[in-house]
Amino acid sequence: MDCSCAIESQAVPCSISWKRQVGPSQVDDDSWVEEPNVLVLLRLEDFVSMEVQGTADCSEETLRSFAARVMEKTAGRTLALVVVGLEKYFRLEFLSHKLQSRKKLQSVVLSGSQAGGQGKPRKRKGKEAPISELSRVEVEEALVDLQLHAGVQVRVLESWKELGDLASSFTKAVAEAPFKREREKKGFSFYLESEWCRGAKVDRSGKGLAQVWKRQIQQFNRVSLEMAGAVVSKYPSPLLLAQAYRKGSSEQERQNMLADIPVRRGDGVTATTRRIGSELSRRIYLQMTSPNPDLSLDANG
Amino acid sequence: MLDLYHHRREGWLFSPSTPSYKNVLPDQGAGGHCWRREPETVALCLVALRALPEAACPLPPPGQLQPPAPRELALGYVVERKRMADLCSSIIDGRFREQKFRLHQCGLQHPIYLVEDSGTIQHLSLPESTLQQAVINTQVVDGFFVKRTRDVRESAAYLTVMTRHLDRLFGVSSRERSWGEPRESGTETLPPPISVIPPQAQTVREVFARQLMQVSGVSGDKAAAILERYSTPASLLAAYAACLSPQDKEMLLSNTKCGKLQRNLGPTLSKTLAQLYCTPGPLP
DNA sequence: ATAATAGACACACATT
DNA sequence: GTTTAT
DNA sequence: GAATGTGTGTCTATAAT
Repeated sequence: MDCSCAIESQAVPCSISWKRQVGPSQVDDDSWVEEPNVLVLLRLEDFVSMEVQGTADCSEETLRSFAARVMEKTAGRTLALVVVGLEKYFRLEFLSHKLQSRKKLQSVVLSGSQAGGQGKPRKRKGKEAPISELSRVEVEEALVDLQLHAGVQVRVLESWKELGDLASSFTKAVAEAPFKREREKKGFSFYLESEWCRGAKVDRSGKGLAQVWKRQIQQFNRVSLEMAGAVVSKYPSPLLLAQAYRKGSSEQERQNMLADIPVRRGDGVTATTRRIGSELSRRIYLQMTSPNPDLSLDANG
Repeated sequence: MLDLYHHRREGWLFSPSTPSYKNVLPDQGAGGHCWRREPETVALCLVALRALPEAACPLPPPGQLQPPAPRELALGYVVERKRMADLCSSIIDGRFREQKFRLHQCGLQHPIYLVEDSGTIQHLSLPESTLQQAVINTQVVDGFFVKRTRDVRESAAYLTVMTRHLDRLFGVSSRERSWGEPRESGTETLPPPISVIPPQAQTVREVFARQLMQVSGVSGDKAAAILERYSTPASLLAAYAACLSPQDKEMLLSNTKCGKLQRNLGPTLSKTLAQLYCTPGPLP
């Protein structure tokens, strides 16, 4: 595959970004363009530290200021943060409370899973409730704060393998994104619209075209099965309908040509007439005869 | 079926006439925010709403059939809660893409995908890596804010925290402020009022494309390619009429360049379409 | 007299 | 004009 | 596109020197 990976010094430490060779043709031309995504690994110790700073209102770096700093360097690219080992941290901190040997365990987890971890004593205001519960809530607060103020998403992982998988998935997503976006821009939206039946199969001689013709009528808004059937029954092919329009003398006549076609209704009594109606008749007429592709069928006038 | 999309199509999205649904979180009282549950999204879909002040809410002109002005303001935050099992089924039957499309189409500025049961990713009818990729795509490709949650309780906690923060951000103090003006202490802006979005009108081009795609083998690219040359049924019929021989009709579209870079539509579909539009009598 | 064929390759469509 | 082999 | 697998049809090159 024509892609490569390089470890180089980044503007933001521990970050992954992507470049794509764009440009039509020039070979030597290093006209690489940065993809609008950045994945930043945040060391657990730093994350915890920032989260603490956010809780107590110190003037040191907070999660929000960190995000702001990163986004400043990445110039408006979408930022995603990753933190590894938070759950294990919670567990050990909870355990350390029960065993009264907190600092030692912390140092174990930090040096075991991160490079150069250092213990970080936490000061807490007030309560003595389970500290791990409170921490989870505080983290939740910090994440929501980050979401609302910076639009930054934080992915919490528990292993380095997960980080590898994430990098892989992320890379794939970033690579495919432009392709998919272009398809959304160009393609027709009704591809994925609620109830979309795909084309009716038609054999080599033309069987099935009647069904196609009926379903073509159904492509108009607010057309029921029975209405389409009624129209197709009266004009069993597009050409017959077009010829009928050509024979009509006045605009009014052509417009209302289908209006009085009877349509079978539900068994009960219906207030509305059991006809196609002039509105749908007009829409079908415009569709078949108008030279203007951008003409709005629903506009009244 | 009433859902976000259809509400929008009918032009009643976020209008006060939209029936009220059970709030998942209790109302915060006058001026507070609430998450309104939109109907019919099997997976929960919540919209952050705030009551509009009376002054900013002019009464609708009397005797009008038009939808009245909204009495509530959508804050632009919408949460689609999705359990892993639901996500799994949605992906399989194709609903997933549709839902994402509607969420992006509904016009709110901050769509949030709340993925629940992040731990129960296994033993479902889809591989774990597949689901992971799907969620990442939702985040990267669709640009939605993805929040992962272990269970309902975490989801509720998240929504609670979110509500509190929204209250602080868009509280009563900023009520008299004009829309879009930055707040004092941050870059936050109040969302513009989302009132009535009129249903998008069908055009001849759009209907024509849909009609072409009723025949098996004609896809979006193919239809677009045909539309490129004959953008209206009338022009296509005219082209067929201008053909001297039936053979010319059959081949009229055969060399139409499709999709990527200019692949022929081919004689097969060309013949089928010619039959469709040139058969003088009733169709088989 | 005239031309074909296999195979790669896409794409539309169907499944675990 | 319809049939044949590559 | 979730990922992968199935069948239609186009497309491209094809021998031997």
